[in-house]
Amino acid sequence: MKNPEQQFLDYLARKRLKITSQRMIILKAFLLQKSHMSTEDFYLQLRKKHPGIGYATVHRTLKIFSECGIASERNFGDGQMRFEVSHGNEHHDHLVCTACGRIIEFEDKQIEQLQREIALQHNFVIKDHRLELYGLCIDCQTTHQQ
Amino acid sequence: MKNPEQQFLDYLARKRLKITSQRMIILKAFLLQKSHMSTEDFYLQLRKKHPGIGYATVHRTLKIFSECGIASERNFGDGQMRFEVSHGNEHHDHLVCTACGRIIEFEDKQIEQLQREIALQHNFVIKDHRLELYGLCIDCQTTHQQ
DNA sequence: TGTATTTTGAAATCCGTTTTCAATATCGTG
DNA sequence: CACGATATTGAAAACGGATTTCAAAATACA
Repeated sequence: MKNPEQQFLDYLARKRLKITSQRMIILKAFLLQKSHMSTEDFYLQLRKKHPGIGYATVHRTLKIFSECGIASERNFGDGQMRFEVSHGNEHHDHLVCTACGRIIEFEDKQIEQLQREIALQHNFVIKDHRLELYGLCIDCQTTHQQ
Repeated sequence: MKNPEQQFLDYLARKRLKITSQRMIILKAFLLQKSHMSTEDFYLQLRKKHPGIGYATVHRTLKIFSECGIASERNFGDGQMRFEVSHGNEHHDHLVCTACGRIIEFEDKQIEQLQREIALQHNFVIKDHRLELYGLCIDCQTTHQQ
C-alpha cells in the first residue's frame, strides 16, 4: 500500500488533474482529522486555519479522495455524509452512540463469514456491506437511560 | 399482535387524531404494497387510483404508520426513505441488488448474537442495528458482471 | 346541529449536496 | 520564461428529497 499522499498524486496525474495548494492543504488536514466528520464539520474545522478555502472545494476534494481510495464515504442515517481515512482493503463496521455521536470501529471475521453464507444461500454476489450498531456508549448510559 | 388496522385506529384514538378517508385509503394501499417503496414511488402508485390525495398527506401518514409501529423506515443510502410493513418485533436485514433495486429480507440469529457480543466488548448498549449486503441478485449477475 | 379542533393539498421552505460560472491558477510546450 | 490550453477556485445558485405553512375543508364531541 502506497502512502496516501502518493496515492493522491498518482491519481491526479492519471486523470490529468492539477496539483493545487488547496488540494494539498485539504489532504494534510484530512489525514490528521478525527475521523467520521461530516463535510460541514470538516470544512468548519479547516476554515479556522484556512479561511480562504471554500466549501465547494472541500466537498470536491473529499470526493476525489474517495475516488482514489484514500477516503471512504459513510452514511449513518443522519442525513450527512461522513468521510473516514481508508485502511487499505480491511473492511470494518461501526458502533454509533446515538447520544454523543461517538463512533467506534470494529471488525468481526465471523460476521463477515456468515454474510458470505447468506449471500450464497440467496444467490447473491456481494460487492459491499454495511453494518452499524446504534446505541449508547458507556459514558452516555448513565445520563441517557431512556 | 393486533392487526395493523386496529393498531392504527388505536393509535389515532390515543393521540386524539382523526380518522379520515385519506388515512384509511393510504393504510389499505400500504398494507398491499410491494414493500420497501420510497415515499415518492408509493405516492405515484397511489395517485393512479386516488389522484386527489396529495404527497404531503402520504408523507405524513407514512410517518404516523412508523410511529404506531405498523411501518418501519429504511434507508439504503440512496437518499430516499423507504417504508416496509413491520413484522412484529422480528428484526430482519436486507440484501440489496445495486443493479435492479431488488430487495431480499433475511434474518440470522447467529449474526445477531455476535453483534450482542461485540456491543458487550465495547460496553455499548445496543438499541438498534442495521445490516445491508449490497451486490447483484442472480438475475443481474449475467448482465452486470463488472 | 354547532363549534372547536384536526386535516388536507398546494406551495413554500428547509437543509445538505452538487453544479454553474467568471476569474484565477496550473502546467506542457516553444 | 512566457504563452495558451486546460483545470480549479469560491460564491452563489440550483438541486432533490423531506418537512412545514396556511387557508379551506373535514371530523368529532357536546
